[in-house]
Amino acid sequence: MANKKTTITEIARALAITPSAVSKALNNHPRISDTTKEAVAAMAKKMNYQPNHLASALRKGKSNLLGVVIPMANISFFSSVVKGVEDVVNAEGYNVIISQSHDSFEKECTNIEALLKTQVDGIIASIGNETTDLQHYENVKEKGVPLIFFDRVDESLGVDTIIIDDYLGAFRAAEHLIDQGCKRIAHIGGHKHVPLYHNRIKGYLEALRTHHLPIEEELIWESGLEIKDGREITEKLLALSNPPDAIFASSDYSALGAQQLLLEQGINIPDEIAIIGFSNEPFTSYVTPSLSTVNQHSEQMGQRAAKIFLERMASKNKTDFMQNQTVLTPELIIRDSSRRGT
Amino acid sequence: MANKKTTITEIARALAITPSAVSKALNNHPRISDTTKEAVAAMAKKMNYQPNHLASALRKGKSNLLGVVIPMANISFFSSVVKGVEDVVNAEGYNVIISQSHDSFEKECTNIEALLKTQVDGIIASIGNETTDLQHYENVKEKGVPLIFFDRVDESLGVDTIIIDDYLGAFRAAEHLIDQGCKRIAHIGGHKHVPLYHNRIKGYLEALRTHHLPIEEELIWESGLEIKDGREITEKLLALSNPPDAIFASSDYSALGAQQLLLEQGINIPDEIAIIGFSNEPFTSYVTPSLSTVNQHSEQMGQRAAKIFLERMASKNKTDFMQNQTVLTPELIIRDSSRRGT
DNA sequence: TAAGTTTGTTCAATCGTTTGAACAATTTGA
DNA sequence: TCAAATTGTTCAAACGATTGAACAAACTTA
Repeated sequence: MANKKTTITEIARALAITPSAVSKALNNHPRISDTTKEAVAAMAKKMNYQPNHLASALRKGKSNLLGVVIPMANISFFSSVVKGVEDVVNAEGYNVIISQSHDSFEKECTNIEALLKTQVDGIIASIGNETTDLQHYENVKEKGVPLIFFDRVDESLGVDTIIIDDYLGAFRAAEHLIDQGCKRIAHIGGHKHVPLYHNRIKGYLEALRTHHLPIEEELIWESGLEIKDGREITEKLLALSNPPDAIFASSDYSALGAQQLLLEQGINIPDEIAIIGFSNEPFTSYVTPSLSTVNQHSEQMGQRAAKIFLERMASKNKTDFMQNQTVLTPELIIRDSSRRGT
Repeated sequence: MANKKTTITEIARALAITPSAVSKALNNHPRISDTTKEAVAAMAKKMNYQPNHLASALRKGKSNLLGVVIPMANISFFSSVVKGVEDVVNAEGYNVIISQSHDSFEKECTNIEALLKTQVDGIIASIGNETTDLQHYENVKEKGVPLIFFDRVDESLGVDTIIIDDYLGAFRAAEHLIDQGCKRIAHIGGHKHVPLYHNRIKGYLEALRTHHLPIEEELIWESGLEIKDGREITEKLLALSNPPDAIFASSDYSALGAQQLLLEQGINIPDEIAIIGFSNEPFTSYVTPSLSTVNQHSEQMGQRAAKIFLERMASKNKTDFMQNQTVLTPELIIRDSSRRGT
C-alpha cells in the first residue's frame, strides 16, 4: 500500500548524512548544528517519519510502557485509578497497558507474565481476591521491575503501597450512623483475609466500642460483597428477633443489594434502617434514595501511584530502597440513605 | 539486584550451542532435534528465562500490541467492548493498550500518534464526539496499520466498521412505548451530526409514522445526553401546554436525568410518563423504577472487532481489501420504567 | 604559528532475537 | 559404493535506533 516505513536511514540518505547524525539531530544532541537539526526536522516531517519505538526501546532497555493490573475495569473505582495513572504518565511519554484479572488467580499470573514479556518498565497492581500466593509478584521484584500495589496491597513483599485508611473510613461511617441515632448497626463485610476488609471491620468495631454500643456477632457478616450478597445477608438480618436499625456495607454493591431488599419489603430508608456503603461508585448518587458512602479518592490514588513509579524510574540507582507507604484519608459522603430528619 | 536478564545467548553458552539454535529450539523449529529442544527448554526454565519481546518484535516487525481508543473507560459500554476485545486477542498472544480520548479531539490525535509510535499492530477505535477531521485516522491507514471502527464510526474512510442497528433499536424502543398505549412520545436525542444519533432519530420518527402518530417538533430535542441534559429537557417538556406521556432518550444517562426530575415532581413512572433509555448501562437495573433500555451487545461488539482485526493480520496480503461492515441487532430490555399494568 | 579547544560529523558496536543460507554429518537409494 | 537426500546445527545478516569514541575541520589562545 503506502511507503509503509520511513527510517532514520532513509532520512539520512535523503540528506546525504549518516543515520547517527539524524538520530542525534532528532534527539537534540548538543553537538549537532542547528542547521542540520532543522534540515532533519523538515525532512522527517516531509517524509512522515514515525520513530520506531521498538528499536529505541530495545537499545535503551526501556519500553516506556507501564502495566496496570486491576480486577475489573467496569468497576468505576478501578477505571478511575487507571485514569489517574494515565494522566500522570502519559505526560511523561509512557503508555499504559491495562489488564484485568477478573479476580482469577490464574489470569492474574498470566497477565503479569505477559506484561513482563512485553518489557514494561513498571507494574501498578491491585491484588485479586483469590490471590494468596504471591510468587508472580516476587518474580517482578526479582527482575528489578518497579512494582507498586494500590488498594488491595500486601505489605510483606516490601514494595511500594498506596491505600486509603480503611480503618478510619469504616470508623467514620459507623460513627455517622451512630450520630443519626442508630443503636444496632449491622456490618456486611468482605472476607477477613483481605487486609482492607479486615481493617474496615476493625474500624467498625472500634466505633461501636468508642460509643459504648454492644458488639453483636449476629449482626456481622462476611461475603463476596456483590449485590446478591447484600440481599441475602439483609434477608437474614430482617429475620432476626431483633433486627438492626442500620447497615454498614463494605461495598456499594452490597449496600445496593441491601437497599433493594429493604425497598421491596416496604421498609423505610433511612428511618427504619439506615444504609451506608463504601467506594462512592457513581450509581450511588443515581439510586433512590441516594446511597451514603465513603469516597476513596480513586483518581488521586492512581496519580499518586504513577508518581511513585516515575520516582522509581528516575532513581534507578536502587541504593535507597526505601519502601513507600502512602495512606490517603477517605471522605464520608452523606446522602439520603443515612440522613435522618432531625 | 537480581541477575536481571537471561538471554538466549546465555542459555546458548550454558549448553555450549549457538544462540540461533536456542532460538529455533524455543520456537519449535522442525530442524532442531528433540533432545536439543528438551535441553533448551529445561535450561530456560532453570535460568528463569523471559523472552525479550522488544527484540523479537523489532526483528519480526510485529509488536503483538493492539491499540484501543475509546472516549471513556468508565462508561460501562466501552469497558465491556474492551473486555470483549481482550478476551479474543489475549488468547492469540496480543496485549491491549487502552487509551481514552475523553471526547477531546486533541487527545484523540495524540493518542493515535502514541499508538503508532509504539508500533501497535492494529487499532480499534470509537470516534470522539468532537471529531470531524479524520486526518489522524487517514494516517493510520496510510501506514498500513489495520483500523477498525466500532459504535461511533465513519464510513467514508473505507475501513472496517462494526455497529449496532441504531435505527432498529430506536424504532423498537419507540414502538414498545406505543404498544404501552403512549400517544405523545418525546425524544431526547444526541447531536444529529453523529451518524448513530441521527439513525436513532430516524428510527424514532419512522415508528411514529408507522403507527400513525403525529410528529411534533416540540417533543424532539438534541443534547449532549448527560444526566443534566435529561433533567433540563424534561423540565421543558413538562412546561408544555400538552406534555408528553413517554420519553425515549438516546442514552441511559439522559434517561436517568429525566427519571430523577419526574420523581422529584411526583409524576408516576410509567403510568403518567413512561421512559426508555439506550445502552443498558448496569445502573439502569439498579435504579427505582428500573429503567427500560436497549442492549447494544457491547462485549460481542468487542469480540467481533477483535476477530476482524485478527483476520486482517492473518491476511496481510492486502489484495482482497474488502471493507467489512458488521451490523449487530440490538435487543429491547423492558423494565419497570415503561411496563404499564394492563 | 604551534598547541589546544571547540564544533560537527562519522564510525562501529550494541540491544536480543530471528531466519535464510551454508555446511557437516548422517542416512538413504539405486 | 557413490551421489542424493535428510538432519541438525552454525553463520551472518538483519530489524531500527542509540551512543561513546574517533576524527577532521575550524577556531582560540599565547
